[in-house]
Amino acid sequence: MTNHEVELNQLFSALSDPTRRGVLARLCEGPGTVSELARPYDMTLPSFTQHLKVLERSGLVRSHKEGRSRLYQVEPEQLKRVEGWLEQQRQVWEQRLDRLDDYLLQMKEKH
Amino acid sequence: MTNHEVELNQLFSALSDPTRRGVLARLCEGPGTVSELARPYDMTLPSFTQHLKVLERSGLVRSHKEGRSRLYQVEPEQLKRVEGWLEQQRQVWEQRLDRLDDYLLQMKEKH
DNA sequence: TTAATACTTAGGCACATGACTAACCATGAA
DNA sequence: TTCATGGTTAGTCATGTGCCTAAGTATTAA
Repeated sequence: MTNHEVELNQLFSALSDPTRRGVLARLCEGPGTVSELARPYDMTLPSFTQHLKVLERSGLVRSHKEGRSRLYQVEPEQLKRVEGWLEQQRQVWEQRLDRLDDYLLQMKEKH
Repeated sequence: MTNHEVELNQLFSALSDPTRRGVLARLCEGPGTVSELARPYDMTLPSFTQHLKVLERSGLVRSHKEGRSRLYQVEPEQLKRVEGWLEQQRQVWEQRLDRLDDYLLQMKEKH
């Protein structure tokens, strides 16, 4: 598997969980500490920090220690990567529809 | 969990596998049968059809029987759904940057 | 009607994931 | 220095995922 493929795997699978999507959405509003981010979720802290680790491993967020807290923030570059992949598929799809249109048009003109 | 959340889970997790992303990319070029789609992959047919089921469950593709073959094709609506979610996050993110700019500008003006 | 083709079903196995408890370390406040 | 706060580490457990083999069904071709 290429490096790029592995990254896409991690990005999509990081986004496949509602807790993680929620945290990411929250972080788009501004940085936050572990316990701030955890507050809305009915989950023990160790379970929650696992989600943060998955997000960080995917590159969607990064963190650093600040005193005894850890501050998280989004890394929007990686979101663009996902958008890029989708964009590409859409282009292929739309090109194909265009070719199909041309084809149907040609058929029409012949008769 | 809301219905919409479950759908996003399924969409993102369907896209988190390179075989499935490959099949989807292939299907953007036009419809194909199970064995056509399977050909590029070094995998038994039952394993491969599992991937097709995941894609279909997510709504990214649909299929129907045609003689003894089954034809698959993309369902671009669901791709848009994923793009929609990403778009939304980006907007929140960009709004926040704008507010931050304003704030920094005001600080500058005060001094 | 027999045989080949195109899938499908059933069942099993290894490893990943997402949750938990219990106990631990590190920093800041009293 | 003692205690509370904010996170971390380690270990367990149930369930999900992705692969396999073996055997089945359904349709078409000979």
